[in-house]
Parts: sequence; structure tokens; C-alpha cells
Amino acid sequence: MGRASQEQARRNRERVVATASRMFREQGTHVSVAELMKAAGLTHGGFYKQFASKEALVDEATAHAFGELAGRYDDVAQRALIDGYLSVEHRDAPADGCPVAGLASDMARDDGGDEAHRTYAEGVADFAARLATDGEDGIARLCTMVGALVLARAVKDSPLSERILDTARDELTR
Amino acid sequence: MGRASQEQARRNRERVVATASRMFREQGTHVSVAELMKAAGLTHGGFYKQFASKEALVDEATAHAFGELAGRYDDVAQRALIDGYLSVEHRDAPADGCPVAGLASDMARDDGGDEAHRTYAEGVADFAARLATDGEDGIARLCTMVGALVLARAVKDSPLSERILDTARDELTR
DNA sequence: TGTACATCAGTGAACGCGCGTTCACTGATGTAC
DNA sequence: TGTACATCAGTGAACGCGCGTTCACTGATGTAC
Repeated sequence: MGRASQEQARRNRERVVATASRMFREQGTHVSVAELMKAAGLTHGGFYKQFASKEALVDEATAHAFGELAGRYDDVAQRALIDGYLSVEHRDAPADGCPVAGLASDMARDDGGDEAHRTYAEGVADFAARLATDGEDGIARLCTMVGALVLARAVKDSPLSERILDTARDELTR
Repeated sequence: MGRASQEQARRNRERVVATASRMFREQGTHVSVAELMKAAGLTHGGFYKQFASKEALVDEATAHAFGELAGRYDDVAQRALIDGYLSVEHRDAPADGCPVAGLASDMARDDGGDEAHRTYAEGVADFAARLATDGEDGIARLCTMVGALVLARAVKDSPLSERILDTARDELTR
């Protein structure tokens, strides 16, 4: 194989971070380094040429997931945001979905370093701010939305799942 | 050591299930059999004398966690229930806390067998029913409560954590 | 009630496997002249 | 611009360790007489 160019190495590294950011949201941060590297099209041995540790990747992948979102919904009406968030499509695509919901349990169980936790907490605050209206700070609506998505995913094989999404949507767009 | 009496064996088995139900809520179903058995005061080799597989234990422990709750809050006013649910004490004691919140990510990531998933979905429906009021089915309130608890745990080292609990409590007891 | 023996709950070591991490090696890339 | 050589991204095998599970063994318990 031989040495990869600096440009290629940069792209490979970026691909690992992006892959991790998707797989961590979908399956949790316990996804193995080998599995992650394979999904990114590389062998696992090279991982430590690019990252100090798996924890460092969790930190970077968390930042990547939130970074992807930054400004992405600035021009979307709050109603459309809520409808998309509480859709079956979002429920079934956690890898491309909200990192607040996708990474919540990993953060609660203390995976990742301080940096991931700071990034996550900032992300929560930013999302609440995005949901704020005249008199409210958006935190209550955030709780309802994240709770609905998390519960809908937890019972996704039951008809209750769609009912949860529908009810929360109605409640928030009333 | 020699053979344990039937009565002792029954108690040991029960203790393993109870321990699992606490540790799974706290740390997730990835807690190892060895760790679990040690916490229950046994060696891990004996596990398969009592359980067919780890998945079978996840099923039983899930039922145990929900069973513990059954009827426990029948005589508690809804206001007191909400206050307790959204307290710092509940946030910091997931092992003794709500299995809907504690096991949500494990269910979403498909740990445990069909039985655990059925038990869990039933538990969600029951909890919603407990939160129902005159005109509402309780699902929206359930989403807000579970979302608030999950988020408060995910950012528990940030001052945002208490703010989430307080805001959700205000919203629900308004 | 007492004795002889089969049962089986629990122990502790082992199984194959996957984990995070390390390392000798490779050869194309990047650099010094 | 061309050549010689150092660099280092990526490979693939290995490290010690913990995973879920199996198994030979133990000896007190339970049972048959």
C-alpha cells in the first residue's frame, strides 16, 4: 500500500470522524474501533496514527455531529422543524439524526471525555434556544421532543411508537 | 461449598435478578455476567444453572424492574409523582429509578429479547395511563417527563441539568 | 428415626472471540540538494 | 528539473484483557428404603 498523501490522509481521517459520528448516534459509543475503521474503508491498525485514543474520537465525533447541525435549520420554520423531528423518518434514521437524542445515554453513562460532555451540553442549550418562543426558553419543548423521539425508538415495534410521535407533535403545534 | 438448599438457591436467583434490574437501569444491559454475579455475591460460573442466557436475564430483569413499580404509586397524587420524578434524587439514582428512562437506549438498540421489549412497551403504556387526566391520555406528559430526566442525566455536570428538571416540573404542574 | 446414595447449586478454570492498543513492516510521498 | 533518501499513512499480526458460555468437580441437600 505505501504511504498515503497528506491530502488523502486528511480525507481518510475526516471520513473516520464522520463515520463514527453516525455509528455512535445509531449504536452508541461502544461500537468498536475495528468496526468503525472497517466501515470507513480502512484497517483498524492505522487508527492510532490519527487519534490518541478511542475516547479522543468520541470527543471529535460528538463535535462533528453537533457541528453538522449548526445553522442547518436557521431558515426552517419552527413548525417544520417539529414535524421533521417527530417524524417516522427521523425515528428510523438515528445515524443522520439528532445527537442530543442519539448520544443521551452514552453521555449519562459517562462515555467520552470532558470535551464530548461540554459539546453535548452546549448542543442541548443551543437546541433549546432554537425552540424558544416569546415567553418561553424552549427547554420544556425540548424535553417533550427528545422524550418523544427516545420513547418512539425504544418501542419502535409497537403501534404505540407512532402514537407517541403523533401525540407529541399535536401537543407542540397546538 | 457443596450444594445449596432449594430455598437458598431460590433466594440467590432472586437476588441476581434484582441486582441485574438495578445495574441494567444504571449502566445499561452491557454490564457483564461476571460483574453482575459478583455484585450478587456469587461466582459467575453458576449463572447458567439459573438462566438460559444473558438475554433471558435481561428479559427477567426488565419484568422485575417494572413489576417493582406496579401499584406502587396508586395512592400518590399526580403532583407528588411529578415532583419526585423530576427531582435531583431521581436523576442521581437511576438504579432505583424509572425503567422507562433507564432502559430506553437499550431497548432502542435492541438489547434483550422480545419479552423484554413487550414488557417495556407495556410499561410505557401503563405509565402514560397513570399520567392521564380528564381530556388527555398522558402521552405528552410522559414524553416531557422522560425527556427531562434523560436530558438531566446526560448533562448532570452542568447547571443546565437542574434547570431542565425545574422547567419541566413547572410546565407540568402549571 | 437412621443410613446409603443420587442430585445438583455453586465453584473455578477454561473455551473461542472481540475489545483497545502496540508494533514491525511497506513503499509511495515529500524533501533536500 | 532530477536524484537520493527520510518520512510516515496504512497494513496486518500480535499484546493482555474481559466477554458470554461450558464443564469437571465439590459436597451439602434431598430422597428412598
